[in-house]
Amino acid sequence: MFSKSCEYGIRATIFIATQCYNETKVGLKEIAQEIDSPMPFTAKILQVLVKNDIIKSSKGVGGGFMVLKEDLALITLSKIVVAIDGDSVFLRCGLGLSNCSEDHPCPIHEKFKFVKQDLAFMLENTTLEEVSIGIKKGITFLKY
Amino acid sequence: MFSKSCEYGIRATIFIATQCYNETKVGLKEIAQEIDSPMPFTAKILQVLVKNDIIKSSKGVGGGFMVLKEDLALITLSKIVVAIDGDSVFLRCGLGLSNCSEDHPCPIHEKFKFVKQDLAFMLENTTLEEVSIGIKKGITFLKY
DNA sequence: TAAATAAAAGATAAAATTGTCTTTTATAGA
DNA sequence: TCTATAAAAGACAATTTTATCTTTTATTTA
Repeated sequence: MFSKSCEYGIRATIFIATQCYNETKVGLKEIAQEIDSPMPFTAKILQVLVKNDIIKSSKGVGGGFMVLKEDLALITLSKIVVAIDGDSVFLRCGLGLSNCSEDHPCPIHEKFKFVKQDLAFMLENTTLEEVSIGIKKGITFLKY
Repeated sequence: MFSKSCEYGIRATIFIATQCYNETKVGLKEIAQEIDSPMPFTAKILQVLVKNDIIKSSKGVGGGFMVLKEDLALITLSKIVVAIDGDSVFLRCGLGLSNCSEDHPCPIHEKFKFVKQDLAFMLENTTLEEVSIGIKKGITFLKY
């Protein structure tokens, strides 16, 4: 459904979100450990998230990544997915037709539309705040 | 959502299905033209579909591919997807956790479950017979 | 100001997916 | 039986995705 980059990106962002009690920053090493992802690859993905203003970063001693507390309720999974994979999951034709549309539909256009809408709705209505609660409580997990 | 192979596979199978008025067979060349796919690559995918008993093939003069008329109402899109991409679309964890489950859920497990169920239900309940009607009527399309 | 730290950036590499080409096998028809 | 046809099979190539490694830049602190 999502690319591996996107899966790592979501997991990383959720982990970072769970860590922002105050203005603490989390290092790449810890992030990669906590979500069980390859460190250098994760670094690349985090760069994209920083550029898209989803997470903040700072270099040097005590540096690392963070999510602004005020953003926790504003950042949805949808934003992360779009930043990394683009909006193709929501828009792409199920059968890969480049110009599939209401006027020129593929055979599953009507039915697939609802699946994509479900997915889009779910991602647009799931915030970082919400998902990080489960992690903090130990009810949900980011690895294994 | 699906691999390119799978997209081609579904489109090819639907086209073949629209052609089985009698016991006529369709050649690779025509199939690739009608669904606008690379011919040799399409050949590979058709081989998989033949092995999975979704379509039939015969070599030599007048040979080609076909769907048994009696199978039209039996073959669902789900079968094609599973044959080519496996069942990962239905089962895979949305965040890529290898052992995500009800007991050990990822943060989006509960919500994503329903999206996957929607998709699975849609594919399991859409038959070749059904989708080929739209093509024959010129209401739906397999290319451009 | 110098040293240590950590992310950013860029180059490189491995793996998977997508796509092509050639040879082989099976079948129909002359 | 021989030839033409068309799919099957296998080898090969290009592209994309995933992953790694090295160098640079920014920041903190001693």
